Amino acid sequence: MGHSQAEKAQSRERILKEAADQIRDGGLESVSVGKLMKSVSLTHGGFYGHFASRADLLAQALRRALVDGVRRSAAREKSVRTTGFAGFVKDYLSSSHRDSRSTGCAVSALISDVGRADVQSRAVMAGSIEDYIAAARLHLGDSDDSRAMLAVSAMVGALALSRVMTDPARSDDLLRSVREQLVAVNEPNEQTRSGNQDEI
Amino acid sequence: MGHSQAEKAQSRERILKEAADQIRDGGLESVSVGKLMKSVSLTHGGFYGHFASRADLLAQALRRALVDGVRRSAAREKSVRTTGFAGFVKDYLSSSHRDSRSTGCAVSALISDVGRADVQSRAVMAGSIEDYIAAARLHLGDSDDSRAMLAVSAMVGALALSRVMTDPARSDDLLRSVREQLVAVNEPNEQTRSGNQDEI
DNA sequence: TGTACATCAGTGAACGCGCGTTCACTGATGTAC
DNA sequence: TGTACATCAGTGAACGCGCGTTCACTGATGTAC
Repeated sequence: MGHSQAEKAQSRERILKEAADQIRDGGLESVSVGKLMKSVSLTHGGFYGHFASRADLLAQALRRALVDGVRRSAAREKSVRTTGFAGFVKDYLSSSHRDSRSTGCAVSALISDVGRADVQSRAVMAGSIEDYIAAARLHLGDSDDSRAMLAVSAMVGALALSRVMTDPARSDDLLRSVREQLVAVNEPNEQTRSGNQDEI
Repeated sequence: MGHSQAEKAQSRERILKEAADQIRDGGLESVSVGKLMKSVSLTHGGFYGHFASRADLLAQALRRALVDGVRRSAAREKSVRTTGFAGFVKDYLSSSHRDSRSTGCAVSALISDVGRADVQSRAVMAGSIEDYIAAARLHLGDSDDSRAMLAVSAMVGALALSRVMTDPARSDDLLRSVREQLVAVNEPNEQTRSGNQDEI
């Protein structure tokens, strides 16, 4: 319960981060001001010193949730052995990504919620979608978005579907199938690639 | 305000149908008992003569929403010129389907909501997902699910993504790109098909 | 450096509101005679 | 076929509850002298 200005900024940051995680885990509507503040060890009244309203918080937390997801994706990609398009796809369509919704990609975690949200929210997520499409296109080395759009659609769809499936083996099957096919279509022949697999 | 037994069955049906539509349009949490009953011209008290609780209604309405979606898909497919896999994909990834969420496929309308729901709800939707995969596999004439899984993932993903995009032209682009590529992959050469395009 | 005071981050009681659910009631339906 | 009665679909007031939001307050922080 600090009272300094620096501590206020930290409080705000903790609230926003926690809200972003909760949103990815339980959807936009799952966040309640009281519970959120309790989960960062503050009381509900203080909330309004940081945000104008619950709606204001939600808008900012959605932005944060999306940015975190893209950042995580970029970070994971760098630390993973297989880089390039294959690494991008394998990281996204992994069982560990499926099982960690609160820290994973917010697009697949919130896609249908945001699909029926106001224009502002949709525009924010649309920006992230374009980021993913652009990333896929770069990895593919394409001059247009067609293949990147298919890849991103399949990735987001497969991850979201894999979270619905109640049979873990079947869920794994889906992830593996989509992963292998996306990678195969892009790299039909290893001989065509010039030496270093890690280079684009 | 009928009081006969036949009318009770009709009331129940109207409540369930309306709930299924509302769910597809606004998500599971958007349904409130009071508003729902008002929208079928009844009062809230009567609700509990039809359903044990809001949760009970939601479970049944989710089932209904999914079944309606699959039925609609089958019906549309029959009335559409292009049949087979191409018709299946073109109908699903159409701008009219994107713009009619309350009557469209419940999988893409509710995918992320159900992904975080209880096991029962997830199992119900998982059944519909398997129906779609089986339908795609049949259309493709494949002996395993791999290509069908990619197709269904891309279809569900693209439709959901297209509903987030705020730029209508870009949203159309996405639908068209994914549609064309899915169809192209399955029918790389029209000559290989034996005469009647409508036959599988 | 030390003191006096203004600022302001965080507290917690209180509010109005909409929600799901209950229940005593009404009056049309359906049935027993 | 007609009457008397039980059933039960639907009504609407009332409930407890959790919610978002407000506000008077507390006490540590930061600043003016």
